Amino acid sequence: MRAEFTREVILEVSARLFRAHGYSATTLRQIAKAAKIKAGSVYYHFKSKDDVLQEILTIGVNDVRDSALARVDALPPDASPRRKIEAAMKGHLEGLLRHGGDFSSASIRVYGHLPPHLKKRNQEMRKGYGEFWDELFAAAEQAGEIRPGLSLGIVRLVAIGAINWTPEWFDATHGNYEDVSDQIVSMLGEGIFTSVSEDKALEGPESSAPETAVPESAAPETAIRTEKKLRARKRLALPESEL
Amino acid sequence: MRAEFTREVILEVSARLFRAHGYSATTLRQIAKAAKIKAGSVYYHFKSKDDVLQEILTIGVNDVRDSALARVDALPPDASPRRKIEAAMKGHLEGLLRHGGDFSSASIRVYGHLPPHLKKRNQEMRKGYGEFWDELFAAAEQAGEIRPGLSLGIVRLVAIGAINWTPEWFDATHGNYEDVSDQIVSMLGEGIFTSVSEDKALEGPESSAPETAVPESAAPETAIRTEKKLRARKRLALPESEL
DNA sequence: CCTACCGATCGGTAGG
DNA sequence: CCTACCGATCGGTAGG
Repeated sequence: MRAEFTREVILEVSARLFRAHGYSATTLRQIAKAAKIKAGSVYYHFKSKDDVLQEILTIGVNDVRDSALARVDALPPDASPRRKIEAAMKGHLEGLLRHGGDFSSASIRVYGHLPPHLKKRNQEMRKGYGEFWDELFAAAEQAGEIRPGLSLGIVRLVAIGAINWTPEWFDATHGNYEDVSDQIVSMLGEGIFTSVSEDKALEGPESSAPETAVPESAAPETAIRTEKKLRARKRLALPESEL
Repeated sequence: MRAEFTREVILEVSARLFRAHGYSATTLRQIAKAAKIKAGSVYYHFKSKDDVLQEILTIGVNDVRDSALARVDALPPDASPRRKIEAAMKGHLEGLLRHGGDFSSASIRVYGHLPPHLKKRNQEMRKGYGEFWDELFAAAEQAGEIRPGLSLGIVRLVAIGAINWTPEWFDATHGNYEDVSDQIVSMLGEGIFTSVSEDKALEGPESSAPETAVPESAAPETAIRTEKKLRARKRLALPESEL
């Protein structure tokens, strides 16, 4: 997993630094030091600091999107819109919280503060990914699965917003991100949908859904899973003073 | 509403700039220019840029907290934990989204990227406010109102997280923030609680709950409210390319 | 509250 | 990929 080429190292440490401190608070000297090169050498690999950012934004959005798409594609094609949306949420969460989620997290934490000219290149990708969500929610509404009184646009923004905020508080002390992820999806799903969740299936690999397309997440943990969940409840301590 | 004294003007424009561009991306020259003074003059009112930030963080947390507390206090004392939590969510949202929410929004958007020594002074306040939420959720659990399988800590973080993300996408094009606010609270409430919401009361000023303690939000719009909600559904267009 | 200024640090470049 | 350096801009200050 560790990057082999200096260019990749620069991207990785930059993503980690951008995620932690923001874009403009991160200096090229900090990046260079973390990558164990000299400041000027960054420009051998990138034209500018802005270019490093652009590449991180791109990778970040691709990561969450691929992760969400993989989860949806792993479902049987006749799966309900609700199941697809829950799968997409799990995938999006996975992209953000799994080990190596620095690119996605950096992208999501940093994007909102960027000036328009730095957002621009990334906007199309985000828009495309947003349309993927729009279609899922439109299908859910047509199937009558969205709770009456809820605006489709709001529901989408609140659900994804709750997920996008997770990098703000989730860390290793919460244990396996899958335990947290299941609860988040369950909670959001119950708030959004009318239909009774005919598929607690989603919550475990013992499901009928083929999880082969999502190898990293559908781990060898099959039987111990339920027990782990019960323990999780106690283990999941609150982070200090997090709003 | 417009600030009268220069010191207040500095705080207001700083909050707006910090919210929009982040702390370190905002320069003293930008602040001075927006406040219509010269850069050096900021130091007549504040010891440092850091001090401006500290005051904004303080005001920001106080705003959401006061707003949440006011909503809860306006309930009858025997109100269910669920109603109290929903009231607190409405209040927190109000603090963020209402006109003048720049302090709260700046505080919440910027905090996560700050170095520890800049977070420190604000940490106690946030911790205190977090405990207020902890108590509400603990009461809900003891009353058996939390859906089984959900960890209290996760629920709190996800609910408040969804709310804290709203400054990222909400703007004037969404119309009255109260319409949005009602939907968010409803959606989160349904996801969190077991009990049937015996109180759609929360959703309208025609409720039995005394709203006198929250003057700014319980506006003159009493009868037109329901109709507005119906229209809202169409009016609430998606912001461009917002994840 | 302004003018005039300072040392430090920033992103970035030339030449090797 | 490094050394050595540059102009611009940063947060901040002295003196009025």
